[in-house]
Amino acid sequence: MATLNRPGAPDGHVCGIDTAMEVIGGKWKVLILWALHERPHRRFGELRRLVPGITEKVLASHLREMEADGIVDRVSYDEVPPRVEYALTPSGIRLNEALEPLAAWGGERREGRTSP
Amino acid sequence: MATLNRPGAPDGHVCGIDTAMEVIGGKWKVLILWALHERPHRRFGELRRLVPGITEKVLASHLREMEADGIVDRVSYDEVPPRVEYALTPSGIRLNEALEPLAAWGGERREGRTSP
DNA sequence: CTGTTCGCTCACCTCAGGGTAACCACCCAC
DNA sequence: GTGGGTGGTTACCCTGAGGTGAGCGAACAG
Repeated sequence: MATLNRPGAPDGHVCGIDTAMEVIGGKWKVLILWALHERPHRRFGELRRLVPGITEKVLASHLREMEADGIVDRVSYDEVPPRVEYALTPSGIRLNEALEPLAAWGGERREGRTSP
Repeated sequence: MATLNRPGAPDGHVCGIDTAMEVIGGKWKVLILWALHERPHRRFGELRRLVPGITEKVLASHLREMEADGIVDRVSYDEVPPRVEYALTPSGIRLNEALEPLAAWGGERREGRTSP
């Protein structure tokens, strides 16, 4: 594994990690993922409130990209006022689990370098 | 853990994961990390050859940022022609390990969605 | 005397990802 | 009738990460 020096890879990717980085590359995507991990079936406005600072346009576009990437499910109930719920797919759940060691690393580092 | 809805966090971060994302956010950083993981003590030109497509300017600035973040060590030997070697710090090594599940996820997904 | 290696630095430019703001259709409460 | 809440879309703007190309300073090969 970890065969970095592989320019001949058909998709231009060099190892699994940049495939993953492409999926979570959006500025707010990991936070959306996290919010959906804490509780599935979040609504749009709920996510907007949970991810402080994100705009509606960006939240909508990120959700669409994540849906296209197969990591979130979008369910639209034909009611009024409109109701839409977002949830993680199995792939999204696994992605989130794969993100946990990274979160732990980041958490450690925020507590200061006093405990390596 | 995973207390996403915490706008009062002093550094503006919301959970460990965006701290980590900030560190590996550069376009090529995970690839550099991977190259240094395969073998420590890589030289500048070696890294440039290992990470296909990166320019010298960007490689230099990424390395400096990673050095400032405490995940790579830079050792400059005062010779001529100049020789500089880069290696992972302990923190960088742990970061790389934390990245492995993510790489596995990306690897899986590239092989097609035939095995969920 | 020219070219190459090495590890950068500097000035400049491009472009896409994200920010801003307005608007839509629909219904309810006031 | 007007204000609020639902989940968006559209148009435009703007910043900063990244790309381009040149040069540098010493030594050594040819």
